[in-house]
Amino acid sequence: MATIRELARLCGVSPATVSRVFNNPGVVNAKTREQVLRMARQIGYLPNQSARTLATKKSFMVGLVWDTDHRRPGWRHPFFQEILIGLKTALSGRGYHLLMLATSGEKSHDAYVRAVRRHNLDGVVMIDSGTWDPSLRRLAESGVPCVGLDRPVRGPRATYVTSDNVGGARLAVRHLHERGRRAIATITGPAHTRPGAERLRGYREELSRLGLPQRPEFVVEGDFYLSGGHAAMRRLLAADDRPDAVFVAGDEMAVGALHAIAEAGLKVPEDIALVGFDDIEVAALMSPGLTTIAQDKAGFGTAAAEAVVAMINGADAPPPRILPTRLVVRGSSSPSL
Amino acid sequence: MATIRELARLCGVSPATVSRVFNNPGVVNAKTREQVLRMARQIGYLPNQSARTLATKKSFMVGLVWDTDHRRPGWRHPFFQEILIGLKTALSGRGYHLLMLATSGEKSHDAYVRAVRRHNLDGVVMIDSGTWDPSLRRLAESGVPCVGLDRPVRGPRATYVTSDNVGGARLAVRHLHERGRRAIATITGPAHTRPGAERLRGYREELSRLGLPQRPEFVVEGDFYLSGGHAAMRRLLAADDRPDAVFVAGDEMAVGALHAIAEAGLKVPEDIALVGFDDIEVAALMSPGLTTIAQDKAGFGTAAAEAVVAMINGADAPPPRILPTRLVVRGSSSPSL
DNA sequence: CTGTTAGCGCTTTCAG
DNA sequence: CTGAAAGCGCTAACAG
Repeated sequence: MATIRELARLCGVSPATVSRVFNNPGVVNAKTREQVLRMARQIGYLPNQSARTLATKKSFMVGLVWDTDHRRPGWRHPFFQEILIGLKTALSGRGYHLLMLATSGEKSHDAYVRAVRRHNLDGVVMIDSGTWDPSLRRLAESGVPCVGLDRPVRGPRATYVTSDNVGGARLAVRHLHERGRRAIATITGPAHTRPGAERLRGYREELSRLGLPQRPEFVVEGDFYLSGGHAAMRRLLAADDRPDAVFVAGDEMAVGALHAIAEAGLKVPEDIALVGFDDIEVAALMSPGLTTIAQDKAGFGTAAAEAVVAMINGADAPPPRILPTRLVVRGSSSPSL
Repeated sequence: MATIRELARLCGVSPATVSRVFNNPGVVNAKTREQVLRMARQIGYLPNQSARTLATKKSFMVGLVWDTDHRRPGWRHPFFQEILIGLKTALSGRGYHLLMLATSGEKSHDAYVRAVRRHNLDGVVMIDSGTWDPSLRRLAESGVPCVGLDRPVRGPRATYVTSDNVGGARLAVRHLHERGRRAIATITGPAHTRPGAERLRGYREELSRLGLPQRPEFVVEGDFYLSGGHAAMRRLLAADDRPDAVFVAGDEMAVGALHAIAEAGLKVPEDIALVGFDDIEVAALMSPGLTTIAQDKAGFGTAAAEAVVAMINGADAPPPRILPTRLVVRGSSSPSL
């Protein structure tokens, strides 16, 4: 393991100069610079990041808070994988690594805050695991640049990224309306979750705009999971007045709904048209394929990386980033597909 | 940011003693130990990991090599998410963090090896992305403890974890045989991949054991993806002599196969029974549900963590770990489900 | 443009 | 059981 001192000696310069070659190349004589670089390559010199971090307080690492406690649902959402990869890619393009924070049992007292401090993390990205851990608020307040994914985090150095849930829901309802449906119900996410609430709002807004009535019996709450969607659809089917279309606020629930409809001996989309939300992989694999509102998953990662790096570089917290959603039409709303 | 010096001063002891309290508590007087710990908590002292790493060469970080280049398929496999979480959890239980390595553009020259050295990573886990990057071999040879997931890595400080692909395939074939099927075909993974080759071998072995003939026209190669499974099944259906069961070496391909069968106007499992491999989430969401060979996804992570930590602690490379698979029966092989 | 000099915060002999 | 002292490898003023 060659050190900077060794490399300096070999080149007949001081360690400081070598350091400059790597951190502020412009300021050092071109000839020496080349020589140092050449020699560095030759002896396989690599600056030691721990030493650098110790001296500069910059680690070039961003922490990822992702509570994957198996007792909570949510951690399996296929969604996260793409976000994660997008994030990793975008961060690495900017010279940062991603450190997956683990609370190693000591869930107790602000494990995340501590990890951030111990490791000199430059920033943090938090994936919403659907729970509200008070220590996360403290993390955001601790001053590290923080970006929430689908989780509203605010502060002088904190912001968040989310999808246009309202707009997406409106897109879904409008699409069903254009397909001639008029009795449009919805299966919502849990009312206390942000996406759940926002998608319901979008549904209502678009209904109003279209001049369709708001029918309370057409709004059933689900849980974002398969079984919840299944149960909710059964309730909708049991009512006297059956909807001819349902906007389901999450694809997994939509799959559950699809099954419930089939069990009732009805057909999709002939009897009931369905539009989901998320565009998870399964959506394309079902038959009929699931029409859905696609979220820009990779965009989440990119936007988060941009925001956190900007704040690391001293910028104020950028405003929340609302990513556009888009309608993907498949068989569940279109007999021809 | 309290430092060790400050804490020492406050306690009226030397920094060395404080250091001992955290690294070798047994050796320090109980009273002082308690006092130091109390004061540490009070002023919020946390040992700085960079300084520690600089002094000890141990970072308590394990690197994750996961080539998610979008030009390659495979990175999306839902499989990985569970492995990743299992790995993270198991590592953190042992006091290690997971650093997601990114080759930040410089795919070029051994980016991984360099990252490992720069960051003093204690070990590395590599997820097979289906390609054979020569730099990974060099990584394994560079001496860091290495564990491959589904990728045979060998060396004095390298080992790997994989599923019992042969046994799983045999399980699948036996199950179909027990269900009364005799014309059992298979859709394989690419022959050059290890799981692809092994599952085919298992299929053949079990056929022999059962006294069923090996019929070349019943072996069609797929690509582990939806479209490959679809195409392969169409080829099987186009033949004069149709199989009454198919062992599909991957769930995604099985979904494609399911669609191809439906398009041909045939029914699963009545006309053709299907068994997949992996037990990805979709398997349970299809209708009929997909009978499949489940891999122990979380077990991958745990086994990898165990192996890498053992080697970090000086153990020799443990032998490859072959995880058992298990049959999950659903509707695609069982009319009653 | 370059070298000298102090650290960054912690660990680790080596004495005592 | 404890303290003093010497680094780990790098950066950052400050002179020159």
